[in-house]
Amino acid sequence: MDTACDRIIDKRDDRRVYSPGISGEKRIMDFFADHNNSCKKPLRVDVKKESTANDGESSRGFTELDTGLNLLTANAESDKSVVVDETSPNIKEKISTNKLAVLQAEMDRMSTENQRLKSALNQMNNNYYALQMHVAALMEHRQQIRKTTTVEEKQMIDVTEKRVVARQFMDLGQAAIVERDDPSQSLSEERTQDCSGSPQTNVSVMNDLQKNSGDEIAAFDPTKCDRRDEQRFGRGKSPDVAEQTREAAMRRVRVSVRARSEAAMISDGCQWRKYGQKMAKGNPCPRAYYRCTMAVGCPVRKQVQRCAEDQTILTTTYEGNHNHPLPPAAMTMASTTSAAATMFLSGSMPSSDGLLNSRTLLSCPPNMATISASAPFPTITLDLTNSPNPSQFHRPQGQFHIPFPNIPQNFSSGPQILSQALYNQSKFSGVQSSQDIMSAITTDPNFTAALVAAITSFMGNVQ
DNA sequence: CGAATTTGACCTGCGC
DNA sequence: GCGCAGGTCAAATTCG
Repeated sequence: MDTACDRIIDKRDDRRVYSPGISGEKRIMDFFADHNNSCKKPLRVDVKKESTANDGESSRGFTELDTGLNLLTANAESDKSVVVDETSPNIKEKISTNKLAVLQAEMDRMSTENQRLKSALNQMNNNYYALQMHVAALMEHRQQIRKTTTVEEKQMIDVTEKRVVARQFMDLGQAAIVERDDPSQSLSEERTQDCSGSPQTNVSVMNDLQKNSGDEIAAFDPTKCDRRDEQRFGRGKSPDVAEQTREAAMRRVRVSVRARSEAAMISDGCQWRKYGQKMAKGNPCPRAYYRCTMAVGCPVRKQVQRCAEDQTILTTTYEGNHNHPLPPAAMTMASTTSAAATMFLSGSMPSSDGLLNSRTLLSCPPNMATISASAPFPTITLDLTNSPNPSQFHRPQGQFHIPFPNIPQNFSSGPQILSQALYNQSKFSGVQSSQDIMSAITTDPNFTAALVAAITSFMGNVQ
């Protein structure tokens, strides 16, 4: 591990400039460490004991810096190690220049350190938000379970929960592990629910299980689901089991980002490979299919399609979670989509009436996120187009909108602005009226602070 | 020549 | 059962 001292490198001629560290300890100023270079005049930083007639001064240990570059420090009063001959302007200038160089080096060092700390802080923030979202989702889930009034219902949800987990493991071909954990439950029962119908979230699976508890179970064809999952995640691959488990929980939720862009794709920091293109019904623009290629077996896919009504609007739909570390540039979009998906899952826990809470939420003004629970795949749409006339675009009923501040046109990157907003929004997923939501959001200091930080970050990214 | 893209074929789910 | 639409695969093609 390098020390703060080692990091301070004057790139010009690779001359190391050592300066006092944060702790205040004294360092050596060695401007020309490369003494072998005969072309350079060795810069000596000799500390000479001043032997003047003034013994009093000498006894105080005053010294003179001989750098060999005619560099002089500027402030003799603050630098007690230098004897300033008031009558010699040359020496005074030397000292002044030398001091300037020291300060310059110190500034450079501080600047570098500042950048490094900023970078570390950003990384920590991202990690913090991601963790917050996971914790919030888990807490919400637990609270929903605790709200259950009867023991029977609790038991039913416990069983349901196990089945959901079991289903995830089954999806991963880990049936044996689950059977060992909960051998009393038939895993095929859960799989039948999902395989027989349209794609659905685990939440809706839970709802169905609750509604259909005790129902007759249709014949289960394991080859169907296995085949489909195999097709979805690639054949012959064996990605990390834990990552796949997490993916199984989130994969059915999609996050769609609408943004104005002339480019074929909005830049989200990830590397994508196109694997297909289709003409979708009702849109003259083809839909392109991409998969993440930053890591082998990464399950994240996205669809890119231009809006039929306004072809300057690009709709990018993300599905799945990355199973690999992301570069800072990609963290923004990844955390946004993750936040949105988490928001949906945490906000869509089974309510007392058995419906998804998101279905009961009402409409709000434009420049917003939209949740559509009625789509084949639950989709959260983040509308960043700031359309002057949003009514011209189709907006399905029964959606919940999150208002965002004005976002510049031609948005191409920087959805971090949404990440924290979505997280905060997830806290209010149980609120039943849009007015309540609006009030809750606007009075939440954390939300405001996060929004300000996000806007600042975002504005810095806009070219 | 390897990587990326294109494109037709294939699979699956759903509605009729 | 059939047709349609969405999604994916993989061979062919293009690109750097």
